[in-house]
Amino acid sequence: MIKDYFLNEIETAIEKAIKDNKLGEMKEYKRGTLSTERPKNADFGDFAINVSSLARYAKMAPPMIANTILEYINKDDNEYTVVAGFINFKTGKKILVNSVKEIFEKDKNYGKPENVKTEKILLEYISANPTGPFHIGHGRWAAMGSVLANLLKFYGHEVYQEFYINDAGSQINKLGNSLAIRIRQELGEDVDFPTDEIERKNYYPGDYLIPVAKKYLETHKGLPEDVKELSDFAKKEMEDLQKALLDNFRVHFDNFYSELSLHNSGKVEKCVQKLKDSGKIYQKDGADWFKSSDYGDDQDRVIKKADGSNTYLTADIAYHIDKLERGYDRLINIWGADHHGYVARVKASIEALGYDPNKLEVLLGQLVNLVINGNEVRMGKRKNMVTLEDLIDEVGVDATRFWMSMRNIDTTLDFDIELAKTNSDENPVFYVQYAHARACSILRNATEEKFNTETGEKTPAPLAKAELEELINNYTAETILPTLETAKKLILKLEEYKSMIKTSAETRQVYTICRYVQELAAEFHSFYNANRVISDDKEMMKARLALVIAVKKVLNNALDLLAVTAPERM
RNA sequence: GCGUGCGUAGCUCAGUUGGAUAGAGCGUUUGGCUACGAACCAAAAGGUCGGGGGUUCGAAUCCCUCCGCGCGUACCA
Repeated sequence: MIKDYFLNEIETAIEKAIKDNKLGEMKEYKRGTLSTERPKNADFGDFAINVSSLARYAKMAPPMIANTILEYINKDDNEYTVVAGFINFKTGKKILVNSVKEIFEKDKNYGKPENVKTEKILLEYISANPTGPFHIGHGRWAAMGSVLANLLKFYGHEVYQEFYINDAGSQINKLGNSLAIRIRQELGEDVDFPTDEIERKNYYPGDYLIPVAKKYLETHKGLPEDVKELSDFAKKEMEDLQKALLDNFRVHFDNFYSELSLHNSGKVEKCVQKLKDSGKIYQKDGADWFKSSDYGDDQDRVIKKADGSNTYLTADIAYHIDKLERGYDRLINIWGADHHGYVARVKASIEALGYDPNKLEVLLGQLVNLVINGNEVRMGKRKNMVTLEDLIDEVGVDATRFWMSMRNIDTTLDFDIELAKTNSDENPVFYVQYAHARACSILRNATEEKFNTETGEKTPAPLAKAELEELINNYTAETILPTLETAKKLILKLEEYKSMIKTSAETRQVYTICRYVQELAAEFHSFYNANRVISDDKEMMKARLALVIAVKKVLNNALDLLAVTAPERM
């Protein structure tokens, strides 16, 4: 990476200067003290390092320090200038030319970080109840989770994606009872869900169980004796529905882990026993409490209710222990911000059971607001519910994935349906895809002969297909020299892909990919408008075609991570 | 109340471990197609970085305090 190269040059120079006693009272330099930044004003250079912070050690004025350091640098064909305490760097031809070459050489692997520590990661996300269709909020975790998985894999980690099915507990009975009412309605009975608000909360009155009731009656005559049969039937239907939607949304899990199986395997009981053995359980008001406050939680938590049943937390503890026992270096969970209180208690349980709580990394995502006609529609529980499926039908998979991934996980996402639907410059997805389609179009035109419909004349293709193949397969660094000056900003943006991938993966912030891809598209559109690619000057044409190809490759790689399509035409 | 996240241009948001004149997109205004896709580009206007203190050479960024908004604060899942 250019910025790392630059930083290394500076740091090496500092070490040499110190050896020669040229940096005043400075006797040692610790690498990593300085860092590169992007100059606010591009006239200064491509990168800059501020050495002012060394002034207090060296007891020298910052400009003096900067100039001294410069004397120890092998500048090659790069340009270094000093302004106040800043050392500015302008990238020379050699580096620029080689960074394009790298794109051709590495191709699909361009941007994969080298010499980084990789881990075995279990990424858990969505983990919805199988009691209904996904709502719009699940879409955010689905998109972000799958992009993060792609990104972490590309980074070099081993990633296992898991969906925890909350298929135990009281909500499953509710589901069965709700289906019973729908079935009776299908059978012509005059029944309905309770209108009393509190009573109604024991049911799922959504329309989505109507087709399930119809389907049930295709193979059954009437209501079963045990409502559990209905619960199981509905649960299976909901799971199938969810899985089909995930598939369509390009989200692919390695495993769906059933909470019920956790109970049945005895792992939950075993966990509770272990907690008891460790003396971290006490009784109060007829319930068993876990002393989580000993591990940083703000209060203790019930682990077994007075009626003898487990809480949700109990199973979740067992689940996390199970994940750790499966041998992962790191557990990453994506949870909605409404679950943030859970982090402390789960970590507490992990620690109480003798595991390292730092292995668990919880990414808390703020929630999603739907914006329709400029008005926010609150995603309250079970009302105004817009399903993810409806949203995807409305705006498409590409736009939904992009919009759900494009914001920092810490900010509430406003999903503007109208905007996401437009095929215009207001829609970033379109802007980026258009750049890719445009690159493809140029490449097509470069090797196609033209036919003038009025004169009937044919003009030969500007470039033979074989020549284009040769350009791609035997790419030489010098190819882009003719257009180097006009393409510098574009090349630097292409080069930035590498550092973007690294920080995006390390900070788990996938929105940076969305931002990058918009920036790259902008640079490309700008380049396109300022430089004609297909022309009579063959060397110039090849140089610019090479850049078009490079842009196409990088856009492709980035869109692959987002699992958004890169269209050849639009 | 406590915990947590947010507050930056009219709107939606960036701002990479504290650094040069706080940046994009949309919207507004102006200009650019008889040339590779104008679904694009170029340019302008637009800011007390929620308010007030503090830390230091230097703060949107760190600390304190106040204000506003979201989320959580169950023997629900």
